[in-house]
Amino acid sequence: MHDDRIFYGHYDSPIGRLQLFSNGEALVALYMAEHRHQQLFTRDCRQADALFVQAREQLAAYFAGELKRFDLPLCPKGTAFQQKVWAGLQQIPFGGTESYAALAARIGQPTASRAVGMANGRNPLSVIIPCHRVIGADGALTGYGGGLQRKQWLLQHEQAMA
Amino acid sequence: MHDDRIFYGHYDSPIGRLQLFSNGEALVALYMAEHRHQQLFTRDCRQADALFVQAREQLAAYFAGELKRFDLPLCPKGTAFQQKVWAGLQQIPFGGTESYAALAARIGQPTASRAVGMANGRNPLSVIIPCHRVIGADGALTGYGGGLQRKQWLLQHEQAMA
DNA sequence: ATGCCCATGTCCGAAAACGGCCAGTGTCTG
DNA sequence: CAGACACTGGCCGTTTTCGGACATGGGCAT
Repeated sequence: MHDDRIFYGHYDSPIGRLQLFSNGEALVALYMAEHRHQQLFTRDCRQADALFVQAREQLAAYFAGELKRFDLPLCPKGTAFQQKVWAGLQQIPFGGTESYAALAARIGQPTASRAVGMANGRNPLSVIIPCHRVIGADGALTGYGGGLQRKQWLLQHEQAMA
Repeated sequence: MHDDRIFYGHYDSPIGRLQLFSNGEALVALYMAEHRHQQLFTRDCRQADALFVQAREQLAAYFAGELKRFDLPLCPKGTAFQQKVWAGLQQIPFGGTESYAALAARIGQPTASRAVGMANGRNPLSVIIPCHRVIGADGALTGYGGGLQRKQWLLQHEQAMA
């Protein structure tokens, strides 16, 4: 993988501009404005990327409520545990939610709910990997890298379109 | 730089087998048997590399006492300080020696003699970058990644052939 | 002579702190 | 007697911090 070649693009969504990063083969990150824990990329080489066209189409469909499941080549970088968590995230359906504890149990580490929260926060592919669908056991939103309002917006949007 | 593509070759010298690593454009490492602080490479793709032919020729000439200065594309990976040290090393002539303190002074950090020792130990390109030519101020050999005997052998060899 | 202290950059291991948690208590209200 | 609420303690992976250890050598006090 050539980590030095990072392509940059963006998409203006209802919740603000989304920044897209690709390594030429797959999306490696999608960040909102003022996103916490952003991984830094030297996005020297901005460039049209066929992948971005595809990503923008699907994002548009998602925000229109027409697309319920993304189908894009993804390549999020993280530890083994984080990969497990992020994989688990992608199985939560559009419009649904799950608690941190439930997700932890589902990936085989029932007592790691807190660590799941951590890994959730490091999800580099917001929206596409739906970390916003994980909430507290009591229903509280508890946190979101892009800001709680956006988390709420996304959940409400999905509920409305489900 | 594609850090995942590492080519591997070797050369059997009087002081044992030398392992060569190349990224396709330049040598990135040369390690002896049981070398300390070896950087680990996934040398999955062993492969003939034109560069290795060149390297073997020069190594043969060196061990024959005919070649006093290597001329190969090198690409050692390290911190800024280490790069400075390694660059300094390459200016010590065949057959010569220098103390850690003298080298430290020469690269503009007179009080960093100890750090120079550290950086010396991390030199990934033994023999070619002549870290073996650095000895204690009192003439003691003090240390060598490939073992003190080999350091002594190299120095003696160079003295004899100078 | 001998011994101790210190400066210097890097790495490594250990330990501690830090989170997008949660269930179990105890307390305080209507 | 519920329910709402605050506090507590344990859980777990990751990040940060910190203390040594080194391929040294000059200076200073014994």
